[in-house]
Amino acid sequence: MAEIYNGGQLQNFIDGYDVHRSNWMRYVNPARSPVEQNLVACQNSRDIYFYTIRPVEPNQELLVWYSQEFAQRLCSQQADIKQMYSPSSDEDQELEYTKQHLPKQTWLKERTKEEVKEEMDEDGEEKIDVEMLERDTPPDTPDDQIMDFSKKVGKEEETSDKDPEDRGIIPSPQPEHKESSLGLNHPYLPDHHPALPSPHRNLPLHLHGLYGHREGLVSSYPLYPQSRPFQPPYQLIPPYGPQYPRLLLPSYSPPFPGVLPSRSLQYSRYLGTDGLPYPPISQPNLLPVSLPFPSSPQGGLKELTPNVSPPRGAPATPELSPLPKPDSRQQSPEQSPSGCEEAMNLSLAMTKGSTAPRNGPGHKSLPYPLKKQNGKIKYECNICSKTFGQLSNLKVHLRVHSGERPFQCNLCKKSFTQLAHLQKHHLVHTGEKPHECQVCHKRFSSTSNLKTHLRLHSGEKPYQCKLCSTKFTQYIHLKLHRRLHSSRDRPYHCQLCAQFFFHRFSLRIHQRSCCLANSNAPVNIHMKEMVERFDASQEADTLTEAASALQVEEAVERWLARTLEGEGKEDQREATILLKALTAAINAPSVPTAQSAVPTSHHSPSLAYQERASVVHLHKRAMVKTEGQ
DNA sequence: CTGGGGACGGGGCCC
DNA sequence: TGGGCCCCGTCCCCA
Repeated sequence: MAEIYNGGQLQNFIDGYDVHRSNWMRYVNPARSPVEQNLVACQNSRDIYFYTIRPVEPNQELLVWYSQEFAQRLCSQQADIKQMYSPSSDEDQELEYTKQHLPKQTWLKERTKEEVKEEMDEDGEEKIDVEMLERDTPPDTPDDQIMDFSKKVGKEEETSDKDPEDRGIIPSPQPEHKESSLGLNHPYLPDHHPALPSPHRNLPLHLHGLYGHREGLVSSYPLYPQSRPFQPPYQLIPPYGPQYPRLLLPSYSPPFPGVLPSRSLQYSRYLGTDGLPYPPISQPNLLPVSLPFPSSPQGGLKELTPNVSPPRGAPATPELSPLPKPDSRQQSPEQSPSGCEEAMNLSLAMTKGSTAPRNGPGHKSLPYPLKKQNGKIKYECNICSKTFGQLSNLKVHLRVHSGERPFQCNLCKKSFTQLAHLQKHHLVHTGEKPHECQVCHKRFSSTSNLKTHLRLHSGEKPYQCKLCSTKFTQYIHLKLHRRLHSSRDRPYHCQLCAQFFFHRFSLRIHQRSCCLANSNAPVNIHMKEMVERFDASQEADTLTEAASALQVEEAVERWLARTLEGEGKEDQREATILLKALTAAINAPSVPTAQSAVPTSHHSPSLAYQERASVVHLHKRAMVKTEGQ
């Protein structure tokens, strides 16, 4: 925006806020150095012109440099500003130089809440006011001194009622204007705002970000080369001056309690409670649970469109959408060890190592990362990294984290995350049981329960205790059963792997067969399980502790035969291999080795072991679910 | 302790 | 994109 003064009095300003009524010149930014400059600005009456001084390539930023002379003439308050914001340490020359003539380094009057409220009410939508620039001593005739242009395609400002030569101007990055021919751009003032007395504006100018994010103009930010990190156009104004914090959003509370953003969002570029555009968020972890994905058409997962206010409590922007946990699983795609072929997590990628605008206002990001797996797009949950083949599935899933339960039972007020769950729940009240067992004609409310019931008829018991081979039709029964096998009943303890056994010979087999070096190898893990299962088997129970190696071998043989009864040839073959391994372990001589730690149990004498008796290759396991499977 | 049923959560997939 | 349906899994209760 730009303000035009007349005799020290603000006459009007040019507002590039409305994207529909402004052209590309709203994207003109101040250059950081003369070298960067590709535009120059000039003024004619109340019109502002930008003039290209070099070819502007696609995706190249429009940058204008304000000369020192101009700045000096414009900024009669420069000394005051400098004094106010003088850094404590020595500045480099460029910074010092720039600071002296950025004409925008004037004061913004801070708007009161009332002003903001009025503005919101005016058109029913949040709107950032044009920040007024205040200058007490504007230059007299800037147009003939700022830029030495011979051509002026001026258009008399319709609101002009004073001698144009008596007006000063402070250009700024986003003036409204019309394009004109001849490479000159003719701004116009379609939106004449009356000169507003602005007694409270005392904040440093930080307009660019405010405007940018509202219109999504920063969607071009990803095009910025990494070598040129964005810097606030008015960076020389210390962003944390005494007034600045009043522009800050209160620290944003993530939508989900306990989930904190893993990256630092540049909320400083959003106006906060006092200044819009987002509703105040009071304290972390205090967001309404039923949000942030309200059922409104402007749901939280939708990208924020210009001038659309997010519903209260909803993520204001995609940046505020579900945020990743700050745990190790949340890594940027390039860090991810998950092995996904590609990661297209725009939001994460853009924020990594970048500065403000990439995750700041207007940064156009997806509320979810995209991955490509096996040629298919996967939608990944930002919180738990679960991936989904369809976005709708992810959206439903996100309710798990948000706590949103939009479907409520009218009768008992219970709420559910999915309509189908509510519909199923309704059967509780109606007593309806639509699923009938074809065998006994018993009826069930859910297919799951019918399926569980059908196991009674089929005899299927897919859940087996790996210790005693007891099978169950339901997993919960196995879990309850497992408590029986507590370590307190198993007195024989392997000191190498802390495994307990009922029987001393089981410990012996264990130590000679699988609890050796590389005991974490799959084959050894499987062998360990087999020994553990045998230890808990009835065949082992029949043996006395003084059983001979032959007796143990026979018991193992019986147990294996029973365990693998009915299994296929492959399993029988495995059983043979396993039996060989076990019997070899049983019959192995007890010769201590040099590296032996002489594992002992506190009930049994020292047992020595040597090299593994044999190698077994077990690539297939019994077709029975056990714990841990 | 086991066994059976009831209720519900979560995700995949089709339309 | 969202609804509907289905399936799997889990937990609780009770006999």
